[in-house]
Amino acid sequence: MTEQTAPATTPAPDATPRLRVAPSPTGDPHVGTAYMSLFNLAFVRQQGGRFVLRIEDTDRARFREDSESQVFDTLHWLGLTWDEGPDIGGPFAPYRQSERLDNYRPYVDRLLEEGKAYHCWCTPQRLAEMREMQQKTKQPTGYDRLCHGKTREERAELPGFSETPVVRMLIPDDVPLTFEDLIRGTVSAPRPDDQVILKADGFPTYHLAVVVDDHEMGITHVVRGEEWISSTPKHILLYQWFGLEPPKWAHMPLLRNTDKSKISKRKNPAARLTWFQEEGYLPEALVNFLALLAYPPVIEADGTEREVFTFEEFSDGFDWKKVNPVGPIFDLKKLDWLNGVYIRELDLGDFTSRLLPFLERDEVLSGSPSLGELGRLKAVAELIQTRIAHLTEATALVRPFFVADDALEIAEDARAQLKEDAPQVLDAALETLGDIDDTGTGLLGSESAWNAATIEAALREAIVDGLGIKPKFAFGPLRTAVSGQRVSPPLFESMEILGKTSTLARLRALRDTL
RNA sequence: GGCCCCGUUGUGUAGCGGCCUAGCACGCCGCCCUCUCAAGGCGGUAGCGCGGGUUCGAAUCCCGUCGGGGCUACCA
Repeated sequence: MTEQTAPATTPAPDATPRLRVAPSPTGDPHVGTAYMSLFNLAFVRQQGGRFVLRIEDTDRARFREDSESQVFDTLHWLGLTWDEGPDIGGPFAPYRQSERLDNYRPYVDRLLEEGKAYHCWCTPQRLAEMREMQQKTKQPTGYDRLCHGKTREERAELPGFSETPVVRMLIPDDVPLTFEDLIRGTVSAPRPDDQVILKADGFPTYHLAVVVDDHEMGITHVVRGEEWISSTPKHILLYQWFGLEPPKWAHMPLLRNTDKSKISKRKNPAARLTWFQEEGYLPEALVNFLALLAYPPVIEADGTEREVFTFEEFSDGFDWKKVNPVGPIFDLKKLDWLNGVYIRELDLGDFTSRLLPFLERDEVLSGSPSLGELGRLKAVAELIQTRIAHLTEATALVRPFFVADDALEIAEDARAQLKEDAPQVLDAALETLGDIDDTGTGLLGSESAWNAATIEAALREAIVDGLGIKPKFAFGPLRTAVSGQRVSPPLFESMEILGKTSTLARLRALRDTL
């Protein structure tokens, strides 16, 4: 980097849009980061622009070591990928602010020289007291400019002096307070305070860093949360001071907790991006859901609305004007439904393999299941695909198929459901199923008589017709015996998958406890 | 406190002066299907915060009011 600030460049009107998302690595990646990335990316892909990931790690106090890689992982998981970033580099590297420290100094020095910024030696304590006093006397809060115009020596005479100064902007009286927003039109913002732009530790604050980096990285559109509206005049002023053309602004509404406050990890587990992975959500469902927040569904040619759509469809019709400035409440109900929709749309093989990590986590299967286990799993998966809304729900449904017959636990509520005719029912089932030949004539016994249709026919004849018990009650004890649960995948198919030996063993086992 | 943003059913949205006795989706409720649970089919519930204007006519425009939110840091 050269010692002079970059020249004032006005991007050509048709310049390729360059957008960025700039999370700070201060903990678990935030759902808001994904939300912003999605809208950034929708516009970028539509316009044929570039999407940049920049890590804003200027807050050393809240910095978390593993946070950055989690940002990479979660955004990759969602398919919200960037064209330039700290992990893949790019023409404007580095993409971590902590590695760009030298870039900011010349800008600060220039403002200092031109009298647009000044040193401030006030201690945090003095600042806090000043603020408290202003609050008490109901004055607008803001720095009182005690240090402005003073030399270090002059200031040192006064109380609340700190050895290491910060640098503050000297906000002029005529600072522009309105700007054009892609989503909101003309927006006015509060008059800024004499904002600190360089901290005592030598790091720039967000306000300086974001302007310098956005400029140096050629960012054309700044898309960020609504909470930044009040800071925008400072940023515009900085652009002006540096003789630069400001980018276009788009302030997105804030995602909310149920109580309407800004979504927070404290009040809402869903504020953590990793939570969605843990809970068994599909990334495509989350992306679709996010695209529906503060944004209308896709409109078909015939005018009807469609809420299930791909990123490409979202991107194709994307328009900032369609963003609703009202902050939507982050309500998981629709996401749960969408997740089910996407689960059902998966082809069986894909669905099965997405189940694997959860089944391993819950110790239903080992990390390296055998071919036989995978085959059985696929058969079970087909039965449960319409029955779960979260991948995590598979565990309870699948487990009975992978435990030894003598290790199957009968759930309390399932046992409690058994009526006094249960022994009779079990005996009849044992007898009639025992007569079915399970010798396979086809590949892997695929043409055996032991199949769902035959099993069902036999059981209906023996129990429903034979004993005169209604189907609903006839099959309850069998379900309990085979799965140990009140709720299970379809019974006859389950028996087929389990095989004759296991099925009879389980029926026998329950019968023996009655 | 000050400044700023926002206000359509429980939630997400459509609506941009007459097509609105306000549409759609999720949720919720009921019915059908049914070996449990789902899925699926059918039907139902519920809303323009309030008050003034403007206008022949307002969910749509204006003002006020109330309500919610954000910012007000050497955090982003």
